[in-house]
Amino acid sequence: MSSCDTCVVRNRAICAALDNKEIAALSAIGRRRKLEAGEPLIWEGDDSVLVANVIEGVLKLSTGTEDGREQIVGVVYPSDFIGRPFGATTRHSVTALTDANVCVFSRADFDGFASEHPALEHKLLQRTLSELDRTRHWMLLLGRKSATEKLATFLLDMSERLVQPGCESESGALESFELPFSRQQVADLLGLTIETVSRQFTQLKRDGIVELPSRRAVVIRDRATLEALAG
Amino acid sequence: MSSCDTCVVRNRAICAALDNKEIAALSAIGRRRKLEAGEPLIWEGDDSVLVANVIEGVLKLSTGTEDGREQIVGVVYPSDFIGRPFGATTRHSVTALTDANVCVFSRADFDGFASEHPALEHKLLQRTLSELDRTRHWMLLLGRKSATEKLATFLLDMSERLVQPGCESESGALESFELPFSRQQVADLLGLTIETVSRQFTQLKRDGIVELPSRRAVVIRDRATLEALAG
DNA sequence: CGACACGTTGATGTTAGTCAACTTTGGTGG
DNA sequence: CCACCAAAGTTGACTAACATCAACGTGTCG
Repeated sequence: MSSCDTCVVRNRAICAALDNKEIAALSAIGRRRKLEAGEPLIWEGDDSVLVANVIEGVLKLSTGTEDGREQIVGVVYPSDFIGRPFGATTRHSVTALTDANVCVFSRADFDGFASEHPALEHKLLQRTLSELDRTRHWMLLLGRKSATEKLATFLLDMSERLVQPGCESESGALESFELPFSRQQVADLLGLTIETVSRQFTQLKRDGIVELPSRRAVVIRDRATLEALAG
Repeated sequence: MSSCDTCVVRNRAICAALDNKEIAALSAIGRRRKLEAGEPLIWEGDDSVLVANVIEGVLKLSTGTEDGREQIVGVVYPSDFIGRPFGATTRHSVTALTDANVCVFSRADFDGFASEHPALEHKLLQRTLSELDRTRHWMLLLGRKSATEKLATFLLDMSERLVQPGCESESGALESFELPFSRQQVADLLGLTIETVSRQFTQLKRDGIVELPSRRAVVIRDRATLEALAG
């Protein structure tokens, strides 16, 4: 029996392009894999040997300089696609931020399957185009925004992206959520240092714009001001 | 007669996926358009009404904040694809940097055509995946590199990307080239100010690493050092 | 020849980075 | 259960890098 039958992202991942028979064929070349928080899935510079769908959890994509500076270049959520099909090498690492559950394929197998299923490639194309738009937009933050603007933008982005499918609030954005990032990871995402991130959090708290009930919890108290600060 | 017959990027653009009959059909829905340096093709936030292939020239993709700060988020060269198929709006502007020649399609027409030609979509997918990799890698520069590292990385990148197809030097990179950017545009690409860019150029010249025969001309004198500086 | 956009250079200011001490949190084992 | 420890986060003092403001070249095109 296909594990896809019970897959919670069956209708949101690129698999949604496939009918039951096709899904069975795809299922035959994929397998589930569990990852613990912090566990790497793919290393930067590796031959591109696997691709995957995220079923559960959050993972980061990152690159770094030789002397150890790191930049997070993407964050993936359930139903997102991971890896580099149709290409020889991977240009960034993939690491689980939370415990995660992914559906992995050998890249060669996936490439072959995708080439024979245009509907799947179409979904993947749409996703990739959206991701490119999002990534390009993030470049504005990295290149041109101040530390305050960066953190404000980040929190607003999180409040939108951490919404669970099905469990939507009326507005489509959360006022209260748990970050899947440590302070260091927030810094690596925003192109700042951990100290600067910490100071910006403290500032927002002091100004009554957010509450920080625990290390990773955030409550947005004054969204309007936060939006104004986001630039 | 199809203008594709004389198209210099016929075999490098995504059109290479199509046979002569298909090309004729694509040609029927596209038209050539000339752009002058500085002329915009698409505005940020516009409804996505057109897509295009670059035939000749260099164009920038850019976004900005409301208060006028700008970030260049991509640069496209002959044979590259422009625009946002399968999506309602465009998240960044497209502007010619040099006089340019593009082959434009209405987005709706292109979407329809692409959906019926999986080989075309496949090419587009490959291109989009590569562009995403490149864009993500650039995030490391924006988020984590110093001004010196940024300019060195930029010049090395240019020396590779400005190579004319067919006219390759032995190594595959140019020692001497003409930038398609003003100092301000270099600044917008690197997330710096024009003054900082200017100072970094002067520094590289003083150190004998590059020569600057004219405003936009660059000669790399000491590639090894430049690579070391790129971080 | 002169006007103007583009680029360079210098002086100064501000932001975020660095270095270091200290506090809080959460997990572990006595 | 609580004491202790390591890891994570915060805060402060200081510094460095880049931005800002302003003046001054320089090349280009009518």
